[in-house]
Amino acid sequence: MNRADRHSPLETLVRTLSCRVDLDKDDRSAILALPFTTKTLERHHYLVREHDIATRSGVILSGYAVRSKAVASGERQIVSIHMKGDLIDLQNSLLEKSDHSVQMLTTCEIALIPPEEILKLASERPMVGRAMWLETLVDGSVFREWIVNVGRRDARTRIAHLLCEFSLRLKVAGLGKDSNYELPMTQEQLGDATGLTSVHVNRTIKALEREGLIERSDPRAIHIGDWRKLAEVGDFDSNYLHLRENEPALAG
Amino acid sequence: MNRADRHSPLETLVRTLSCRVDLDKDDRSAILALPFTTKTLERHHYLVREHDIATRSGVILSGYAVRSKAVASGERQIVSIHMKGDLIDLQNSLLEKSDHSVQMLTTCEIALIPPEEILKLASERPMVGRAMWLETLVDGSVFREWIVNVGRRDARTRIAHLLCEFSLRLKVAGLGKDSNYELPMTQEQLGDATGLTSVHVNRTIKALEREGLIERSDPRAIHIGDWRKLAEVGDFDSNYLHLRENEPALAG
DNA sequence: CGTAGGCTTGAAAAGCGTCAATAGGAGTGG
DNA sequence: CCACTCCTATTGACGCTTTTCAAGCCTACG
Repeated sequence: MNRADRHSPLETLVRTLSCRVDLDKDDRSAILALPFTTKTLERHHYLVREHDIATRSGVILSGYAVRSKAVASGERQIVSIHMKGDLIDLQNSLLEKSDHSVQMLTTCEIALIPPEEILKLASERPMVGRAMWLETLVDGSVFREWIVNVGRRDARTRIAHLLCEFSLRLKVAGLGKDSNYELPMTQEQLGDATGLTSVHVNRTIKALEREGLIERSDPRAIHIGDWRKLAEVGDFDSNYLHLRENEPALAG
Repeated sequence: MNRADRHSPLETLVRTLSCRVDLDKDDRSAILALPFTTKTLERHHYLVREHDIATRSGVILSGYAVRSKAVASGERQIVSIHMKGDLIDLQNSLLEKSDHSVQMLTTCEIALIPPEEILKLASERPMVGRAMWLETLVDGSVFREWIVNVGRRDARTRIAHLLCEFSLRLKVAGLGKDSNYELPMTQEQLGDATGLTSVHVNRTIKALEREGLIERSDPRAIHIGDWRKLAEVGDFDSNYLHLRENEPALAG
């Protein structure tokens, strides 16, 4: 257990929670005063598995992770992608039995916080509680968009949409430079996220590349040539991310 | 504006919120003391539309409703189905701009509550706030399962899964009798919920019927012959609904 | 170098969509 | 009570998107 200090890792959490509500100085101090432990998890490792009893909530300090669920046939579906600043596993730890797994895409540093401390904080400081509730609501909004993405869009649109979402969220998290980024997922994982096979993901990405919508110096390095055009192909409207005006604009 | 009384419509909300946390007498009174208006909305009517500024949250007192989003091609995707006791539009009204529409499947009675009163209650009575937060978390869990359903399951499994979910939720809401129920959706709406076309929904349902997994006296009247078998076909595990033990068991 | 994981590509099959036509039931107005 | 209309369910034929299976290739890493 560390104590909050000037450069606490929990500053990341403060940043995330301040995003949608105005937190006063005491609120911020209370967040920074949360007990936590920092843990590094390697690629492929799980923070929690489906059906387990989750005992820890966490904030991602660096790296990328996904939440996923398995189906009877053995395939899996990724239901969300997470990066720096995201609260993960609140869902599982507050609801007792995990309904999904949380797995690292890359090596991740995570600040683990006991769930009961989070509940306590939410009770004692209503604005912090509200911030976390809103964060959960936005989480839900992103899930809804994903249902739409896999339910009613063709492969080309799905992939373009995912690339747009990832790009914009990187920017909001302060990780993006221009429209270039390193996609931390294999094409099989992209398939798991879009409800496609890796083979079809490959063909679709190459098609997007041939159309000039994206460029790739290597398979994972995505460069978005014309953001607006890709957003149009991907039927992408950032509304569902519920970003505030003070956050980076969409155009870029 | 009515005042809370012995048989307030808001008892429905108390029932829902008591489901996952223990609320004391004062918590219950505070919920019943919320200002509200009761409104009847006809079939097909909207409580709120995508992109609108939502100003009212509601609890369904009777009837059925769906949340949906439209895609560029004009098709739509239903992202959840709601019934008595469900809180709808908290998402939209707390997040300012609506990211989805809420539409009635049947005539609905809804108790409308000003969102700011809900926020106030959540701040003043932390356990009520926690109950609503948990409700939002469960909402998210159901969305995750729907992503999996449309993303990684074939038509037969998807439909069987939806029929199981609906049946179980009816039972939990106190609306189900045995394994018979009236499905308040057209086959086109079922298609919108499962990411299929109405034509394929029709064929799939008829196939399920031929297999003896369900019986139908008329197109909407579903009778589940063998719950366990349908759940197996539908890859259905009720875990994601996060029901408490004191709620009706799955087998039936 | 040698192995493993990820990427790429081709050919064929399958599942689901599209188009189109028919039928039944509920409500409406004459 | 009948004619009419609209909405929903049903079914067939055909086509297309995506999957499946399979093979080869590249690159990182031990």
